[in-house]
Amino acid sequence: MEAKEILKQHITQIITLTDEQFDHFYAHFKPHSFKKGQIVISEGERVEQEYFVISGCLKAFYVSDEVKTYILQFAMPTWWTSDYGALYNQTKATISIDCITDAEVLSLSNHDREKLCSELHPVEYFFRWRTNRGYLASQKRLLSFMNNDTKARYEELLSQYPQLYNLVPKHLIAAYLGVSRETLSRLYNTHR
Amino acid sequence: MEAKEILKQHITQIITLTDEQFDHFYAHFKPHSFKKGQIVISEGERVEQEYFVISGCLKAFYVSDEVKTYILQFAMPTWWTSDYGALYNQTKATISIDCITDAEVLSLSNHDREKLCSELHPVEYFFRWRTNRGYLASQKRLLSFMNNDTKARYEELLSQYPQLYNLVPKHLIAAYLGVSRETLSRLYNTHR
DNA sequence: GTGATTACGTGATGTAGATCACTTTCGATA
DNA sequence: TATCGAAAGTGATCTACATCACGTAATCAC
Repeated sequence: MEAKEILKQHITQIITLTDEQFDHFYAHFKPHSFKKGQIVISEGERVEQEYFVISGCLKAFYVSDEVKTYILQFAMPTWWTSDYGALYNQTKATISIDCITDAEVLSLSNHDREKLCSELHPVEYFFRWRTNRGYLASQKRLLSFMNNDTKARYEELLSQYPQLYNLVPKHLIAAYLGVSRETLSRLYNTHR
Repeated sequence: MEAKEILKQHITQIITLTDEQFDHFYAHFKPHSFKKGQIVISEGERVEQEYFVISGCLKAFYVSDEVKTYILQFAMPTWWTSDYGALYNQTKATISIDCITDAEVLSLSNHDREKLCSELHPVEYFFRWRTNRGYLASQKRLLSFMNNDTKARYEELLSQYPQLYNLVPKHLIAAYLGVSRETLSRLYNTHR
């Protein structure tokens, strides 16, 4: 399916737009093809765009003390990703984003999102809905962090995204779970 | 200051409404006075309202296995709180909310929020902004959880909300940090 | 194909924090 | 003011996970 069609399906699950409205909306997106390993946003730089994933898998991650990497999000098709803190507050990125696999994405600038939100009330509704969804997911993950041990969180992650197991190297899954790669390795080898 | 005035100031930091528009907006809120210890939302029940805090302090918490309590949010004046998962999805509450101190709040029903959002475009913008802010805060807390040890998170919390130290019992601060009360106690007694 | 880089497994050891058990202090109410 | 329940401090012990160190397999680069 085409990028335009994928975005349209995604949007119209939530709001209704006429064909002209959607064309106008879509005109603000720019398609990009990224190669595996390519950097989309890098820490310390300006952030002007957010990204809607058409195909492939990206990761949004934070690097502390230039050493430890924590993955905030694996961005799969129909997911949105960016450093939203930097994007909204017009500050330098503290989060980096790169491609785990080759990927097709659509970019939308902060300016254009706000413009579209004020032009088309349903679009504003859509983005409110989307942000709310992200908020709830983040809160759920926070709770899981406090409440569950590593093994439970690992199984939770894989049951939600079974593709990840073959798609991304194990040390990245460890970085998402917030444990060392050694601990994760022992988890599924020791524990049967 | 009056509740209406506090809400107005809060809202108009983000959006502009005429006096009539704000009056219309405000007409959907209902004032409540709660006593210390009083329950606002309890797990397992329907959730119809969200709450805007005028004075006092509430806590939103999750109880796992009827035993361990994890605090998701201390809701201070001008903060919004509810079980948003249950509120948006019309499901039973998994999160409870009660009052740490006597409190004045304004309630707004899910239905009325959505009505106001569709009637007044700026109100939709406001709630998108607010949700976005919550999302960023939640993400920041998640990162802090993965990256910092308990002592650092404790100091981070107190530097952000110094009032909490005298306002809420220590075991609740421990429940927010996700550690046992014993560990928290040793933290500031052993470590100077 | 060869060498280098990256992924992954696994043992040994150290440590932050949980848990249990008990004591002390505080604050509300009779 | 005395009493009782909740909050808070503290010691002993246990455990999940980090860290370090090393080895092997897989993948990439030329």
